[in-house]
Amino acid sequence: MYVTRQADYAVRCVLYLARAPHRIESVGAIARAMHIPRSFLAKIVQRLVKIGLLRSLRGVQGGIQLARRPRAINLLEVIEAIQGPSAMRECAVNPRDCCLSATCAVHPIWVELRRVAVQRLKRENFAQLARRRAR
Amino acid sequence: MYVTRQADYAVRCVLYLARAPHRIESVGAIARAMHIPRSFLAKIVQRLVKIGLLRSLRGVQGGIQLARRPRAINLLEVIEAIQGPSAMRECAVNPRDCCLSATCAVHPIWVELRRVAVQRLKRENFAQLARRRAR
DNA sequence: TTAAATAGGACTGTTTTGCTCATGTTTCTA
DNA sequence: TAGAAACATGAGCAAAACAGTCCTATTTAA
Repeated sequence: MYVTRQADYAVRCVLYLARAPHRIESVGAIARAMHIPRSFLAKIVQRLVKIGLLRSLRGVQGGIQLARRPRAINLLEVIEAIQGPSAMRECAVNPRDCCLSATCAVHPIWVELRRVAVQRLKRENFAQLARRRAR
Repeated sequence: MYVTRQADYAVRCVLYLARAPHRIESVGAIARAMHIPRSFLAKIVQRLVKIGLLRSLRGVQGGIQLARRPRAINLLEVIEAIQGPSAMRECAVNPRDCCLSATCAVHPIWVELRRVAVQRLKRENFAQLARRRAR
């Protein structure tokens, strides 16, 4: 369950939007606020739009906004929208990729840890996150 | 907490040895049995020897063996021996690497998930693993 | 002496990651 | 209706990580 920087950027972006849902924000403003390279974020946003997590509005005064209420979006789906399903070891997602997994004593542990992480990330929604303040 | 293939190889190797502790096995034999490229495993073994997890004996009839009892070796230390400490996001290990981590709402989640994984991997020792049979 | 083993270092090819750029399209507004 | 401010799309690129090989020691049992 490695999270790429790209997915982290996506999370930050959604988090930013979740703090002012319904508001339309420009990618540039979000990039500045969240310390993300602007044109890179633009690419990331494209994917989030395409899968229907964000809505975009073109033209002057355009920008992006959440397509759903923050509490209806969880951490896992944002991460997987960018990097697909992942695990500590590929075999935990796709056992066929590993010639040993059927007889491997370690395999069940990868599966278990993935399950725990997935559960936790699914439980965390962006309404919670938006409320949460840093320590 | 991504686990590289290299670390996985290390785990398989230690697991193999844990099934016949005290026995001296050649790297070649282990490589064959565990489907690991031989010369690659040789490099991996070097590191495990250097940090004192394995003992090696040179010369004809030489090979490697565990330096401790299987139940005194846990999964985490083998993995970290190869790839160092890891997490879903670097900031969970080293908060200074991230300019946001102090105020980031997501950061505590990375930390929490890392703690869970580390705990679990530490709890699993190679005596358990060696006994364990595939589903 | 020789063969079988580890030790060590240099090196290489591939993939992933992180990111930029150029160009096009849409739409508000003056 | 022109122009500026947005997003959309695809190509491309550099650096790092990853996976692995190879060659040359060195050691040691037989």
